[in-house]
Amino acid sequence: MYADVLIQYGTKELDRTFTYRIPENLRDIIDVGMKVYVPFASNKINGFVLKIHEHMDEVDYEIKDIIDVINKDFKLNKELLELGHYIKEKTLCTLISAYQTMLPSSLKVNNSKESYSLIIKYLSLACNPDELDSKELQLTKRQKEIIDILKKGRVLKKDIKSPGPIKKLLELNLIKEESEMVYRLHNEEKKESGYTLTEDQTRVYEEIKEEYHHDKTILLHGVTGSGKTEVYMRLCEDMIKENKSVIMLVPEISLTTQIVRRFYNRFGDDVAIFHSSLSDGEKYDEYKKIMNKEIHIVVGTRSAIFTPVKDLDLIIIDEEHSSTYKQENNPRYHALDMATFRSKYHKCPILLGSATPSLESMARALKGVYKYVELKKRIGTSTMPHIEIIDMVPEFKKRNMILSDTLKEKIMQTLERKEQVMLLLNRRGFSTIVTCQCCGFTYKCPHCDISLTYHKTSNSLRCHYCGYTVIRSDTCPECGEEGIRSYGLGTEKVEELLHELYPSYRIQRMDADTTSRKGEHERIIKDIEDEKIDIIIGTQMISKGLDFPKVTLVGIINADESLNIPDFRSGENTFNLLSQVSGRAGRSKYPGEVIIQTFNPDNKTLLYVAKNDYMSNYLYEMNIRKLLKYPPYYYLVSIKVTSKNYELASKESVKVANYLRNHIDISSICLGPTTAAMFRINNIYRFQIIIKYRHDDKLMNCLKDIDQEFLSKKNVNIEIDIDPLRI
DNA sequence: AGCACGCCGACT
DNA sequence: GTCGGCGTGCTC
Repeated sequence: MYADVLIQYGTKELDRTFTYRIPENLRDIIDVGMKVYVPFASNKINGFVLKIHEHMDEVDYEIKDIIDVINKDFKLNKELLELGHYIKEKTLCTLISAYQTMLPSSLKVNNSKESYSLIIKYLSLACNPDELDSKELQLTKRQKEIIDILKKGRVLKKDIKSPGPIKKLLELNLIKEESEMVYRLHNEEKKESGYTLTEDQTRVYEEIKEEYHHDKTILLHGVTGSGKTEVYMRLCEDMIKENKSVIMLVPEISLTTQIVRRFYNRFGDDVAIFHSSLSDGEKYDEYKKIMNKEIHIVVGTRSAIFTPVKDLDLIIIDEEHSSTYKQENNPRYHALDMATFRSKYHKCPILLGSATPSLESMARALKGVYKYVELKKRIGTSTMPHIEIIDMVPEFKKRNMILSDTLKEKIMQTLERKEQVMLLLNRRGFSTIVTCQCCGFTYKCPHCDISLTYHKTSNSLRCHYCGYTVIRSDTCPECGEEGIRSYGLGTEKVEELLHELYPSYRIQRMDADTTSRKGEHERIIKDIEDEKIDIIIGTQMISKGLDFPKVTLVGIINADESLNIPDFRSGENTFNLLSQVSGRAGRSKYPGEVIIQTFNPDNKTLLYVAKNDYMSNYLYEMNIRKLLKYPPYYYLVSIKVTSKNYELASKESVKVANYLRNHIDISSICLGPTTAAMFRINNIYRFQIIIKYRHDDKLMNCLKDIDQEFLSKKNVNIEIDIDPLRI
């Protein structure tokens, strides 16, 4: 018997199987999808068995034997094996890297550890306590003590810190050792009882229910605070009743702790959670529970779409417009594509939920490709917040660089009412630029073409792309004058100002700095809930999924930052971000208010945010996309040619562009090569080619050919991103 | 990917 | 004469 094995090396040259003989002793165990250990050149490495066959034709090379099976408890099932091929086809990655991204690290093929199961060892008496007395006489003091402890029942081995005496007693057969496999995570088995849906929620639930057991995609468009989570939970209850499973994707677990907690409270140990801050062991355990069908609901980030749940009957993608669903490195897959594959495989619906659906999804919904369901109203008596736009131009003249008079006043009023304030500072504003006032010198990275970012804590300037660091000095390295000044806003700076203005109130920053330590994020959320904090200043991370009833004022300090990003999605992203943040205000009985500060008070996107008018913004953006031939009217492919050698990168990118122009469909558009947005990163030059197309049967094969062609080229690389989110 | 093989420069 | 640089090519 022979096995075709896909080996662990992820290079394109090795993206095929090698045939091995299956030795007698493994014939009964081995199966397609299993992880095996094989000789390869002068090495011994791992691989996956993709095919098993009885015979094979004569070959002029020696066939080697499989050495062993790595983990008898795990194999890629038929669905995942097929899904791997689909990922390869969709993203032009190697098959092995497709399988690697599907698996938690403990099961990845290059991980040789056999199993991550946590074994707990217990000690107990090996015989009847009555018989012991006679034998006990010969024992030492400590040995007798241990026997006495065990007379009361079994005890964890690690709790008796006497390895010597334990060993002796085990040898004498007076005590015995038992092992038990335990899962590292335990959810409390507290289950909240059901909850009645509002009339609106019930209608939506019924509409979704119609699609059970169909591979239909449903777009649930529900304004912030309309109770989408309750609908999700109601659907999950149905699934559990039918003994079916659900995968629910969320953009980022740490940003959605409140949703996760609600799922835990409702479904207890029927939920498995998948996210990056779990240890490898914890992930392995959660994975095992899923394989054993001990749970019905998987909640997790992007990669949770690959969990091998059995009887999958519903896939929920919450905050469907989020860019986190697309992986930014290879394989550049989109979770929605993966969901579509699984939905067809299992004949089950996909539910996309959002307050601000992506243009793509909305367009499909309007065309009838997706079923469209809507929650227009907030739950209960809560209404949408009132939104006001403040022109910052006159404010700047009044020396109000950070907070306008209106916002200052509203903050004071809110604090006096003993309610909470949330201020959003865009991540972009974080990057403080350091300039010399005398000669205009700015610090730039010598390896990359970008300005360095100031880090106050270490008084240093750092490159966000390559990590290059210099210490900031007051003396300008260019002209020698003491003219170095910092510009731009950081959350730290806003915090300082707020302390000055509202000295008696409690202020908390919430950004990557203050939440980097484990558990810190949760602590801050808890503090806000317990009203131990009056003002929260944060970056985008405060925009999603948070529900604090006492937050009634939301201030957006610099709305322009995200508008000014040079990307065709910046308008859409700004609308989403600002709508999401605004949605944090006034979620319960207290009415909410939002202040947007901008230098472009006439900007259409901001006006639509203020009017809470998703549809007008949709039509406005769609019109731009149509004119400029961007998604969803056209599909995009981004090709980057990179090299340390400028000439080579330039020459090769021209060749690629010419090849494409000659081979792709006449209706497709090939732009470039141009220097990429980040032209030089870490001394590697980057040229970009963009393809826009609607229907092109030749394109995929062209891309494959180009990709193949670059295998044999030296000192120059190619990166192909199909359906890029940014260009 | 990782290693053997191989063909040229500075050493005990 | 030989150690070792890393360019090239192969792996069931």
